[in-house]
Amino acid sequence: MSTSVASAIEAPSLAVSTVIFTLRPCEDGQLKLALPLVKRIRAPFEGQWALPGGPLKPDEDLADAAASKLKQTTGLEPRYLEQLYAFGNLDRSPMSKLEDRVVSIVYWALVGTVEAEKAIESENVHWFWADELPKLAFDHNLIVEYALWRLRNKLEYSRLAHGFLPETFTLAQLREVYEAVLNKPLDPANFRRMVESNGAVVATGERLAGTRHRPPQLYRYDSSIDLTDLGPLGEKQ
Amino acid sequence: MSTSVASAIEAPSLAVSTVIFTLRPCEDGQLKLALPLVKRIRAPFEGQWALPGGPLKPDEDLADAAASKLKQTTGLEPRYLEQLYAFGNLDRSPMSKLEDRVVSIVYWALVGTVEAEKAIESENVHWFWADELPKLAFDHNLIVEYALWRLRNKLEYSRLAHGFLPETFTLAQLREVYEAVLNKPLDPANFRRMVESNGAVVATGERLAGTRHRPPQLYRYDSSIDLTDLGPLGEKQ
DNA sequence: GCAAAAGTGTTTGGGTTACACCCATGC
DNA sequence: GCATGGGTGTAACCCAAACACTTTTGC
Repeated sequence: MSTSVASAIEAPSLAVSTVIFTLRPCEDGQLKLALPLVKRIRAPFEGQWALPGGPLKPDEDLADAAASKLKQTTGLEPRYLEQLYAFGNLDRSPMSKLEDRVVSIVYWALVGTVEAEKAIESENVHWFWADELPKLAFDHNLIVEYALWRLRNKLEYSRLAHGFLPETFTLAQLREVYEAVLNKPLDPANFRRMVESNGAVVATGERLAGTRHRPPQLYRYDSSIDLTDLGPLGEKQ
Repeated sequence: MSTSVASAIEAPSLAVSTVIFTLRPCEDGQLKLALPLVKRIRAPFEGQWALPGGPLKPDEDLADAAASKLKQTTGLEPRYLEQLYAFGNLDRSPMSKLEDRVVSIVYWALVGTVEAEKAIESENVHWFWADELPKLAFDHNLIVEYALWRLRNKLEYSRLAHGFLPETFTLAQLREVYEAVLNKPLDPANFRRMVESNGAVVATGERLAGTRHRPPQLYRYDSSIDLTDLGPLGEKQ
């Protein structure tokens, strides 16, 4: 049943990688999507940047593997984690010798903007703006593009924005998240109604003081319903 | 880099399975979703029904593996094929000895109703109504449920219905497909407008004769755009 | 003519967009 | 008071649902 070692070619090996998103203020103060990459220290693609990932341990669930790799490279816990896709094309690695074929199950994750300030950064771990990536190893540019596409799609019909925000927040902050992810300005009035009508968010009753304008209401996500609709797959499948 | 054989526990092995949908007329003439299952001939779950699948060959792309398994069990070619999800939880198999841990990358497929009439059926391959499945092996009930959810969702904002239909078809046939998949009646007038407005379908100019009412226009799918929107993943990733 | 489905027209209501306007605070 | 964003109101518009009605065939 298990793969015979006697066979000429070994079975494809399995890796788990993660696309990790957060929002960071850029030079002009606006929030922008950022993600951490690690520098490869061996062939193929030695010296190029790649998604954090590694082989799947035999006693580890897929999502756990993604989360622990996330923790390991950034020191952070994911606020949201979802499987993205399994990439297994034969031509993913250019040399493509059958002996080292790898199928990667890729997850994508969100980490809060506040936590992300404390993220690990080093010689081999660096955060990039999502729209200014260098040429990455393997098919990782495509993977990030796909993850971005999913994030943007899903933001519009789910409660994903929660993944970036602290416990309580103003509607302006929530709108900033949407504007940063979707990369377009939104009408504050209509945004408010959109958010209020879908019911995911509730006012705390408190207001944020210290601004030099009318103090805005603080809101909290309604914890009784989960972030997103995965259909029959509840959580963490 | 490749998995060491010396390690106490082998790496998880990789399998590809496929949920194959077609539409078949049931007793009362209405179309209903059906799918083929195969009977397991060894433990675990010996004698129970399961999704067609098998180990991934080292020189095979994931989608090719799914398609060839489809061909092998049904004798048919898929009209549509898309990756569904990678299932790899440790508790998928109840015994769950680490030595035979399997991660399954599951695809889902559509086959045309006409072709499906010629599908292979045997002692060990049987077609079931999608809403009347027995208790399946592993987590396959969940997998089918999820595939159904995706099919229903995607039908509404894509050209998936094409996967069931012959080259030319009437709007009534197209509507039948929608009604069968979504399991609810649709207003013919509004359905027509919906289809016409999205532009995926073009009139051939020919009409279907021999009905005992006004002869309906025959349509064809506009082949210039593909079935569905996978985002940055073009086709067959 | 009659039955049956094809195909068209029309009304209505809900939801989104654009934008004007008032409110409450710091300075 | 004034500037600044918070927050409310509203008219225009678009789109989808409901349903009445006309058209074209076989019998």
